Parts: sequence; C-alpha cells; structure tokens
Amino acid sequence: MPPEKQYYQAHPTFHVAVDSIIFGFDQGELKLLIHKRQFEPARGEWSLFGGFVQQDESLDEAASRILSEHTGLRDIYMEELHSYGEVDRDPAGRVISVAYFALIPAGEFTEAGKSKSGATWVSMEELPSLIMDHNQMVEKALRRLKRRAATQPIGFELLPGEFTMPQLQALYEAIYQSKLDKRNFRKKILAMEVLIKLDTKDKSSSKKGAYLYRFDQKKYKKLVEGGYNFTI
Amino acid sequence: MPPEKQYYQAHPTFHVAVDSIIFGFDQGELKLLIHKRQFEPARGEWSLFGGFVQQDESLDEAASRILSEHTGLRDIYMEELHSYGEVDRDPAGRVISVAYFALIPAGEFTEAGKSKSGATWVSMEELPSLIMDHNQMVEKALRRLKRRAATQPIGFELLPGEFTMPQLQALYEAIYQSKLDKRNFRKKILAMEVLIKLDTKDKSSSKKGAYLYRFDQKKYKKLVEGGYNFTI
DNA sequence: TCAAAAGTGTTCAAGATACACCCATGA
DNA sequence: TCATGGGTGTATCTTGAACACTTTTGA
Repeated sequence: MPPEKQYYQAHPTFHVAVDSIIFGFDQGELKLLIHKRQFEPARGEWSLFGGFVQQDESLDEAASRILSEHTGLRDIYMEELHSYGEVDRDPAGRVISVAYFALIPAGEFTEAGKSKSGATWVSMEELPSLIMDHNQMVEKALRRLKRRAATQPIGFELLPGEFTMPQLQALYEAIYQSKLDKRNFRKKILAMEVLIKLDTKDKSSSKKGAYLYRFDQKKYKKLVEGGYNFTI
Repeated sequence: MPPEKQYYQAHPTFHVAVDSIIFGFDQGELKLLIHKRQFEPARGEWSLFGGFVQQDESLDEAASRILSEHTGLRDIYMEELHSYGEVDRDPAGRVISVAYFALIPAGEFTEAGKSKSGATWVSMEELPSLIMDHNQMVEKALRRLKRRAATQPIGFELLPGEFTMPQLQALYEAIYQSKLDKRNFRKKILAMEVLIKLDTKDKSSSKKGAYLYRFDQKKYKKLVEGGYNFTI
C-alpha cells in the first residue's frame, strides 16, 4: 500500500448524509416540503428529505439524486447551505450531514407533493417539530432565502416561467412576512430591467387580468458578469 | 444489532477533512496563512491548513483543533464556509472536506507565522497555486470576507483590540481593493456607535498620532438583537 | 353598475458621495 | 520650519419611503 493511503487510513471515516430544505410557494404562502421518516430511529416523525451519500457521487449529485428520488423533479435550484457535524446529532450513530437549500417552482409544486414517499407541503407559518437538528437547518435556510431574495433574483425560481407582478409581489411578501407598496415594488423590479413583459394577461385572479412577465436569463447573466447586484 | 444500525451500515463511509482559509492583515495587506504540505500526495506543495476529523469531535471542534495545532492560537473567529465533495478532488482517495474561514487578529499575527509547521503568510495579491481545490476555497472565502465586512463589523476580528481609524480604513481598503474617502468612512463607522474612543494615541505611524478605539462588544450585541445590521 | 384587483407618479426625507483645508508633531 | 499623516464639515445627488386615484371587466 502506498504511504499516502496508509496515512489516510489511520483516520476514521463517517457516514455522510445530505438533507434538503425544499421551499415552495403556493396560495400566497411560503411552504416547506417534508415527510414522515421511514426508518429508525424516529420513524414516523417529521423530517426533511435526506439520504446517505454514496461512493460514486459528489455531495451535489447526492443532493440532486435524493431530491429527484423523492419528488421526481430534476434541474431544481439547489445550493449547499451548511454542514452539521455535532458528535451526537444523530442518536443512532455518527452522521455528518450536509444541508442543501432547494427552491421548487410553483408549476411543479403539486406534482412534488404527490410523490409516493408521502411528501407533504407545510406552511412555514405552522411548521411542526422536526427530527434531530432539522428545525435548526430550516431556520438557517430561511435566513438564506431572505438574503438571497434581497440580493439576487432568486425569487423567480419559486414562480412558474410566466408570472404576474402581483404574484411576484406576493412571493416577496411571503418571504419577508411584511406588506410591500405596489408602486415602489414595481418600480424597483422594473428598474432592474431583467423582466420581459408579455402581451398576454393572466385572468385567473382578477377580471381585469394582470400582464405576464418572463425573467430574462441572458440579460441577467450579462449584468452579473458586469458586476451588478440586485437589491429589493 | 438494532435495525437502525443495520440500515446505516448498508451505506459507505468517508474520510472527512477540514481545511481552513486563515486571513490576517499586516503591512496594509490582506494575507493568507498557508504551508507546505507534509505528507503525500502533493507533499511540499502549498496548501491550506487542514486535517482529518476524528471520532470524538464535531466539525467545528476539528477546525479549532487543527488551527490551534498549527498556530498555537485559540478563540479565533471561525465559521464554516462550504463543503467540497467532488468524487475525485483528492487524488489519493475519497475525502470530503469542510472548509472553514478564520480571521486572526493582527496582534497575534507574527506568532502564528512562526509556528513549527512552516506556516507562511502570503499576500492575497500574489497568491501561489495551491493543491487540489484549495484556490477555489480561497476565492469563496474572499467573497465571504467582503460580504461579511460590509454587513457585520467583522473587520475588527483582524485588528488588535485597540486600533486607530487609519488602520481600520486601511483594512477595509485592503479587503475591497479600493480607496475610501477618509471623512465618509469615519462618518459611517462612528454612526454605528459601536466604537469607544480612548484618550491614548498611537504614534507608531505618524508624529501627530492617531486616537485609539476599542470595539464595544456589549453595544454591538444589543444592536444585533434589536435587528440592526451594518453596512460599510 | 359595481365590486375587485391591476395599474400608474410625485413629493419628501434620508443616506451616500464628493470635495479641501487646518492641526499636531518630530525631525 | 516643514514634511507627514490625522482630523474635520458642507453641499449635492441619489435612493428609498410614503401616499390615492383611475382602469378594466365579469358577474
């Protein structure tokens, strides 16, 4: 055995898990996707979606795999949130967990909730108690979401490809838990110049109908490359 | 064996390392503490300080331990930065690494550099090529530092307990790589009301001498609890 | 015709930026 | 006495916040 392998092998190894904090937006409310844990310990209690990292996959790949196994969704916005490594965080053994933060667009919302693994959307307003340190993870994820939403146009990840201003505003209001002024909100959003206004209207929530917009990915990328950064 | 242990054991385990991006500030420059790696693979190449997590310690504890083993310093500002888990990131085997971001106060700067483990402070301006994905970690840490410095009074972690306005300004200029206006800078900093002006002056860098300040921890904590947040 | 949601501008206050001179002191 | 770095105030601009009425249309 080469010396470096020997050196490495003198050190312990650990189970590494990923747990995903999956946010969705529906009915004017920010929601979290959870399920009842299907194995011991704490079987039957509310838990984030998680699983163990396998030999042939990176952390990011494990997070995507687990998300798609449970929700059937692919190409979802995910980013690493934080790693949790307290010695006794899992009563059944030492597990180091890497938490991921995911945003599911409203269009794919129902589908994800209907998965076979008993996925349930719960309102962030009335979050149940989750196993182990999962509530702590959710709190951190919520702080991250607030910051991201304020500085990057990440909110669009939670809406369908075409959305109206009132929808976008409702989303921001749900994230920040506060009312925003219509006129000021539109002004700021439009000042970014990353929205394309369509000719079609969405009449599902009013008689007058609200214009649909689409997020201009290309324009946004150019702005970011040029050093721009957003603020709501 | 209880069923949960069996379930866990069906999954692979991994070596988990921590790597620390250690920033210091000296001679008006932002610096990084690195050393030449002492074991294979890549022995003798520039590397961040790192090591393997042990059975009886959390990730945070491992990071603190490794920092103090190499620099002799304790109670240093550290926070988790990001986890790196690409399958082939380490040519000698699968290692998942949790990167930490640390700030060493100027007073303890020299001491840290003189450790037996060959620690060297290098200027962020002329950073050498580091092993594996360590340069990537440093880039991320630098972005984190910039953001933190702009929104939390974290810059104080890089200065001695008593410091002058010109020193503080030079630090921010080093972090942002840009000149700041003296009057505006003082105005903003003093408007935070978290500095205590002392009667003593520091004459080490001018004949007139500059007043020393101390950071008011208590006042800062109160502000943060009240929902305040800083902006430089 | 009216109820309900969508859309639109202006004023004011606060915060950010630009900018130039005097002060204290050791050499 | 003079060179060097430390310290200070004001005017202007930009940005964020507050605020009320008209429009559209299906029921």
